[in-house]
Amino acid sequence: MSTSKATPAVKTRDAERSRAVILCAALEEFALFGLGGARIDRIAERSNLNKRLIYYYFADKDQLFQAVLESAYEQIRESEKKLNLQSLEPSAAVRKLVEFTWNYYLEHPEFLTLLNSANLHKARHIQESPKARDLNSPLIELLGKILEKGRLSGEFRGGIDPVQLYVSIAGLSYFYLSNNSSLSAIFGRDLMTPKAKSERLSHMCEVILGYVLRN
Amino acid sequence: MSTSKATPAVKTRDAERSRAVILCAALEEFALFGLGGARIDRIAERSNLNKRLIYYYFADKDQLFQAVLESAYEQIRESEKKLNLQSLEPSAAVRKLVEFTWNYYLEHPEFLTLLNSANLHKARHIQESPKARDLNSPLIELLGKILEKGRLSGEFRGGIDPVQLYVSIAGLSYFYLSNNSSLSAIFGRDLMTPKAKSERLSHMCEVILGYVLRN
DNA sequence: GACTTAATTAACTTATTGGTTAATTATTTC
DNA sequence: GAAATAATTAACCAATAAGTTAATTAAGTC
Repeated sequence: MSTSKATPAVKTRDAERSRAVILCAALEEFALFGLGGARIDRIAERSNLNKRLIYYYFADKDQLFQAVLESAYEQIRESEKKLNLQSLEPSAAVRKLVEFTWNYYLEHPEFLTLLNSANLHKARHIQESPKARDLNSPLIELLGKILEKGRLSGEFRGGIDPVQLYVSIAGLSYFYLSNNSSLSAIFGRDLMTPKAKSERLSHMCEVILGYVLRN
Repeated sequence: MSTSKATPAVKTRDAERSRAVILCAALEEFALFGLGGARIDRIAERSNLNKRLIYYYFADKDQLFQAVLESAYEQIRESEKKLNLQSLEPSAAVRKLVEFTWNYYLEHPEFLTLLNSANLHKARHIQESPKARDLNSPLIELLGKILEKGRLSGEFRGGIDPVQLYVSIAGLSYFYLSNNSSLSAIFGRDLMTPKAKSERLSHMCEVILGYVLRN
């Protein structure tokens, strides 16, 4: 009688679920306010769980942030795996990587702010996390193979460092999106309209392909 | 007798100097910890001035941050002015812009973290600052002229949006430097050695010039 | 050199914050 | 079904942080 069917009074307990809910809430909070601006109390509210549980599962704010970073890296690596670049022609593979990077950042803006926060702290949380550190992108190795294949077929120029290229591909999207608000304000031009976004993608493809292709 | 020559007991008062000292200390603090992580008390310590003066001259933390941003923008615009790109051949001008951007970010890492903080807050402080907003880079206009000149001489390809190009030039340096810690950790390779930095600059020049030149 | 104004200071306040204590309740085990 | 264990909670705490009050002192002004 005291407990209606609509609102079960007894909450089922599930450590894994709680941990995951906290991680998700923390991701939101850190992405929105950075590590320094994030509030543990707000993460508790966001997850509808008692604050104590955050410490129960993650020890402290820094370790929680570290766990969030690990999870974010895991996710992007997972998406990268699905790309299947090795099955494509070199130039198509490079183009696809540019498009993927752009779309991933566009769809996961929290990844950008999270990384900014991590870097503000000199990537201490990444260095201290063997998990994140060793989640070393296999993409670099793959990109190296693609560049080599393109070079052998005479399509690509030689002497391209895959790390440099990867950083450039990421940087072109990252800066545009991460700094979009300030760029839009300074240039007095909304850089997030569908048209602006489409023009950006075209531009980036031209820049990157213009560079790798032997012209 | 009570006041020795070595330590003057009476402090000379100077509003402008105090304001400037606070601004400088705040720049350091914000650059180091971000807006959320910065502490007003630490800014007071850093400037060796009473905390109250911060509120006396800048009203509150957000307005202080805004003033810091304005000053940072003023500085980079000032440096840009000295570039004198109009006197160079188009391709030399573009190369010089790439080099300038790289060196400026390298020598002013605080500018990068400051902008990251501003963007975490959706550039609210820039939008609310007519000063920063109207410090609209005249570089864009100049870059447009350079691109046009290069196109007319047949050296450059046509249809390049100066804003896109500027964002790309900035992004290539910005991402590499702003995210250097995480990139170095993930790739297991120090990206700040003299050799790495020099390779980065060469790479960026190749990418940008490879794009603008008609090949 | 009294008077006014502007710069500076010490001490304080109020709200918040990360983190903890210790009890409680659900779940599992035997 | 009782005992042990794991998940959850409410209440609490000490430290910190942004911002304020009100007094003090230096620097013009006449």
